[in-house]
Amino acid sequence: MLPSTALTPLQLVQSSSLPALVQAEIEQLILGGELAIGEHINESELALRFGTSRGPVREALRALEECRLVRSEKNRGVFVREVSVAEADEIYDVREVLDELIGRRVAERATPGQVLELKALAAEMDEATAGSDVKRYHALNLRFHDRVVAFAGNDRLAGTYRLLTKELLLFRLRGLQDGGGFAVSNTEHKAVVKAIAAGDAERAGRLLRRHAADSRARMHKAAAIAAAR
Amino acid sequence: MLPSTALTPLQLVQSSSLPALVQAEIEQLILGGELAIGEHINESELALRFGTSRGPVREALRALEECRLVRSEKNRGVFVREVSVAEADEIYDVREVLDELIGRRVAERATPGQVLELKALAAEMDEATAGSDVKRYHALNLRFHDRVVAFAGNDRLAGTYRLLTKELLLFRLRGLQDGGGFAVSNTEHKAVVKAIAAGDAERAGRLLRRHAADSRARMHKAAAIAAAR
DNA sequence: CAATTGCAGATTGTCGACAATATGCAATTG
DNA sequence: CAATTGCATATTGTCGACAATCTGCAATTG
Repeated sequence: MLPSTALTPLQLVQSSSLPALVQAEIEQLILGGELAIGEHINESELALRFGTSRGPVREALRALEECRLVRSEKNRGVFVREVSVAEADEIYDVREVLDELIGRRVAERATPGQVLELKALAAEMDEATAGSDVKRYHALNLRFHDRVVAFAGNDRLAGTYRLLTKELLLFRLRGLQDGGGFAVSNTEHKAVVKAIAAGDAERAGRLLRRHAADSRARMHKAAAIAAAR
Repeated sequence: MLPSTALTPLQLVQSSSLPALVQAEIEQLILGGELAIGEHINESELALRFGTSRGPVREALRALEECRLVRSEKNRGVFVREVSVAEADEIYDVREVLDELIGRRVAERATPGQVLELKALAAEMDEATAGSDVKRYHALNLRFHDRVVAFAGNDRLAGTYRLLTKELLLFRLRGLQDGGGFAVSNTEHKAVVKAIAAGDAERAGRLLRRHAADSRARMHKAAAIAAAR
């Protein structure tokens, strides 16, 4: 693991506020699928679960609402958001241009060590593909893109990208994504890493953008199948 | 005014939660400059001002933290964020590619009526320029870009763009922006509108992106002057 | 006299309680 | 018997209070 996640207990207590911790916890509950899409979120229940009062839970939910992971109806409570195909499509529109920028920047700035890390992740994804381990592949895929955007060296770009990615993850939880074909996806990853290693910004940007476009196409395909059913 | 902002009292009460109203109110306080950059925000004071308890205020502040308009320090409270030149630079990096996408989309989708509205805004900005009314120019400029992104017909794109714009607005409040030269800016606006009216997506995208780049350049110039002082 | 320590006031973090509202079920009525 | 009405319950929205923490100042000490 990376040292960035290793915090001493002291640092943890000093930095993290209770609402922030609760927020992260609820986010995991949603992204991990424990809280189902569209499901009503019971404040008291969560408060009880986390051993806090409802105050911190409400603050966390307000933050998550701003992240667009939940929606709130007055006097009815908050619900896990359901992202429609149309919305996912809009997000992909934005994500494509961000991915191009990310590809360019990371090709310009990535260190040899960072390139190595990306190569290792791509290799792991090959393993997961060989073993048909879809769950592991998805986790690695997320990590791959997260590392890439981190290496692009622009925090706001990374923040913007991650926000959209989380929303897409929410969409994916509806099950309309990837009717297989993730061997193709990793071929694309490796091509991207190659362009990055070569420092070819133009090419890395183009490839990463196309990768996003392909991902969008796969999403549409799966959605069409689901709609026909 | 537009009908979109006209809500019946019934709708207002049903839709808007107290924390959401307080959030909008605080946002205006910040963006309007009433709460100074870097200033500590007193929860009790705001609660008193709005006639609520501290709960809704805290929820609003948590949402504003997610918007990056405020930052929060544990046990010390929340402060109006101060955006550095480096951060503004990062934001511009993202904004440029978004502006290109916006230009393309709006050129593809804008109705004649929408084009007319943009032309009218550009004309008003010419008036403000002639009258050296900087404040009015800035307000119109904001509205112009807000309308453009609205006409692009992609809500997530609009949301992403507005988030970044607000953060830049926060930076601008530090006074390091525009050492004049906003006559140039409006010439660019008019060229953009022309491309949109012609339905030239390629050109509109390129021009809007360059407009953002020029804005960034003006920011750097002002920042350099301020740094030398 | 500089530096540290201790204290008073102010502010945040969290909680439990109460009022307002929504929800589901049973009773009623045509 | 279907539809509506009214009620009991659960949940949200908001509040005031209290404990924990920070801040600035004064007193103390070497």
